[in-house]
Amino acid sequence: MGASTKTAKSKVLKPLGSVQSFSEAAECLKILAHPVRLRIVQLLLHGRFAVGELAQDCEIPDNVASEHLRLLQRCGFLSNQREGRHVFYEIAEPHLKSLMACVESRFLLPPSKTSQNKS
Amino acid sequence: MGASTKTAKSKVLKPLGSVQSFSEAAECLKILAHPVRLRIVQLLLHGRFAVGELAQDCEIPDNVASEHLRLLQRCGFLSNQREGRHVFYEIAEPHLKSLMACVESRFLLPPSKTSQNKS
DNA sequence: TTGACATATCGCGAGCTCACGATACGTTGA
DNA sequence: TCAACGTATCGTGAGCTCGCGATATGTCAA
Repeated sequence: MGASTKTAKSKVLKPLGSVQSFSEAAECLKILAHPVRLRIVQLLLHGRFAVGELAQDCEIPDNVASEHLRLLQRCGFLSNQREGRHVFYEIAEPHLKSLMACVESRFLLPPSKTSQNKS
Repeated sequence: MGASTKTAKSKVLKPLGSVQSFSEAAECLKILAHPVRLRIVQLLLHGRFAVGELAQDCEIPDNVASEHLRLLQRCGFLSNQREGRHVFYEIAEPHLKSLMACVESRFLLPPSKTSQNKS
């Protein structure tokens, strides 16, 4: 298998993260990779919301929203605090803002003429 | 932050993307959300590689690598070109660079003292 | 205490993802 | 033509995700 071309050879860039880190990153990305959870994160980047409000916005039952919120909390993306009968969730992971901005610029916003086709 | 009051009521920020866009975004994120595919993307951000090279680096069989590459290609992240017996893959989606940078800064790199603890 | 409300948790089943082995395809050199 | 190589595709089954209904927990007001 010797050097079929320039790019070949046993070049194997060293990983910028350990195998375990890739698994962790993948698990957290997997948590984000759900339409309802993306919407929840987007909402929470603009303020704190109670479970019922998020459920209503996403048009899903409260218990389903609660499960999504639990997932997002488990990997450290969200935190919550009870206030009376309500439980308010908010962003706990600062990196979510830039991550969500990347996702929005690629998938959720109409292509802006300024930033595309800049070969 | 504001008290619990102003966040209540039917405030429903309008979505920055349609429901369909959230689903598309989630599907593409789901493709990324796999340790091997993250590694492949990271490698390809540094150059083009043939299937066998990627498989070797990731320590997986060629056919498994091929399937991961197909997934990444299907959502537009990669493109490929055949050269003789080899098929070289490369990044086809420019946004992957910034997206991957976000992921790396959060999950794959050691925490830098400059950007953390900004509570 | 009781009932109403808000949220959380559990068990379930349909549908999906993943890696594997087998096999097919495409290319090159003999 | 053939065989060897590199890559792609397919079928299979284990294990997972998802949303649902039922139920549990926690809080408040009467």
